[in-house]
Amino acid sequence: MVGLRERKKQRTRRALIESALQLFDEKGFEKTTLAEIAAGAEVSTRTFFSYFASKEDVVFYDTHERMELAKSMLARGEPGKSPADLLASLIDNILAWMSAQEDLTFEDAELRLRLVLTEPTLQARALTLLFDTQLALAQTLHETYADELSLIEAAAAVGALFGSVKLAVIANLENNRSLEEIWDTVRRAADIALAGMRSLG
Amino acid sequence: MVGLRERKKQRTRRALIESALQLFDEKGFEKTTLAEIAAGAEVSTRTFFSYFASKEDVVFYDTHERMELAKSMLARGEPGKSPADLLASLIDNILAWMSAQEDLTFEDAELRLRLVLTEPTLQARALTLLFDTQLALAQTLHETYADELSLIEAAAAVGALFGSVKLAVIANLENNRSLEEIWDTVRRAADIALAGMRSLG
DNA sequence: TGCAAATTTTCAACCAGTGAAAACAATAAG
DNA sequence: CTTATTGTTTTCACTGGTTGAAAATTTGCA
Repeated sequence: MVGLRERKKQRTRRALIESALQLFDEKGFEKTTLAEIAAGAEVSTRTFFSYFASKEDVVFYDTHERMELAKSMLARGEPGKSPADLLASLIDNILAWMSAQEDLTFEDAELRLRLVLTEPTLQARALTLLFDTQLALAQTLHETYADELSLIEAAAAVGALFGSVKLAVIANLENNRSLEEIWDTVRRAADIALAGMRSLG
Repeated sequence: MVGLRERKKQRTRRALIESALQLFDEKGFEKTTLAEIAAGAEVSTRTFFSYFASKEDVVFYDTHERMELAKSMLARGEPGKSPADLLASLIDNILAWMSAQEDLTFEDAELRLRLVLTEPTLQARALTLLFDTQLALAQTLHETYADELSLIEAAAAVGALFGSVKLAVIANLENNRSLEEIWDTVRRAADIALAGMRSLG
């Protein structure tokens, strides 16, 4: 499993990601061609598509991983915690990850945010990724609390939480805020959404 | 304003929409080419792009109109109504429109739903349209209740409401439900989201 | 009728994405 | 070390969405 083949593939993947992000940063997403990305990684254009399904997908190279983490957290659950509390701690965890910038360099995160806010195609991709993630999380939450939460209720909860946070953050992003201010916004938006669940049971 | 020119343009627009929807219905979105759509409307391929910015946009030909309606409802407000109540009646209004099928024929609505659930590109477009709509509605709501609701709170409220409804409906769509069942889901999801606002003030 | 403005067509080009066959590199077996 | 096998990359040819610009056509108006 750790043969030369695997290592080479990982290296090529990294090279493609780095080439792409650098070019996107320098010249913008639209103005960068796949040919240039591939050239930067020293592979043929065709090869790009055996690593990523589309030009947009390079930008979200680590999203699947992160989604799995979130899912496993909801799947594990925590004895004695209500669904609302579990979701609240999910938000806390996500904030902690982002502050800790574990694997992703901070520049990557900033670049990604800028690109997503700027380029319509990337915004669209981000929204569908987020949407799919929410569906998966709702399903997981429902399974974790099978007796208490119907699938619809779980979906409503997850949708309300993410919808609230997403829109509040974006609406508050015009002026360039500090990270702390953004975290505050996240928490306030999450509270508004979670209050609904708590007040209903 | 109602010269021959305008009328002709409206006719061409209609022709393009009908040609496109019919072809999408028959052969699917991906398998239909712009050349075919244009041929069906008896215009050149290039002309298509002076009516719609992309192949996807034909499917959402009336979305802007509907969004403006929703916005004006929030802008008008209703004396004595809390933001949560106003949003609740917005949902009721939307349900009423959809049941009444005012301008859009029912087949169009069904086709659109099928396409959006089926074709990834259309799903992406739908999500960004919905996202932009929400931002505009949040802004409007904030302006209507300038003293009570900060922009962030308005965004959180709108995001929670739409996020909840959207995800609950989709999560509940696997099996083919009746309209009444879907309306129920909408109302339940809306209640969960709005309870948060009400319990906070 | 004839000029000016708006609209459509034609034409050429760019780029993302796909399929298939050929070339190449890595692994395992003898 | 050579060879057969299998996985990966390259090359090539093609489709289709999208854009820009100039030419041709249509409409509005004097």
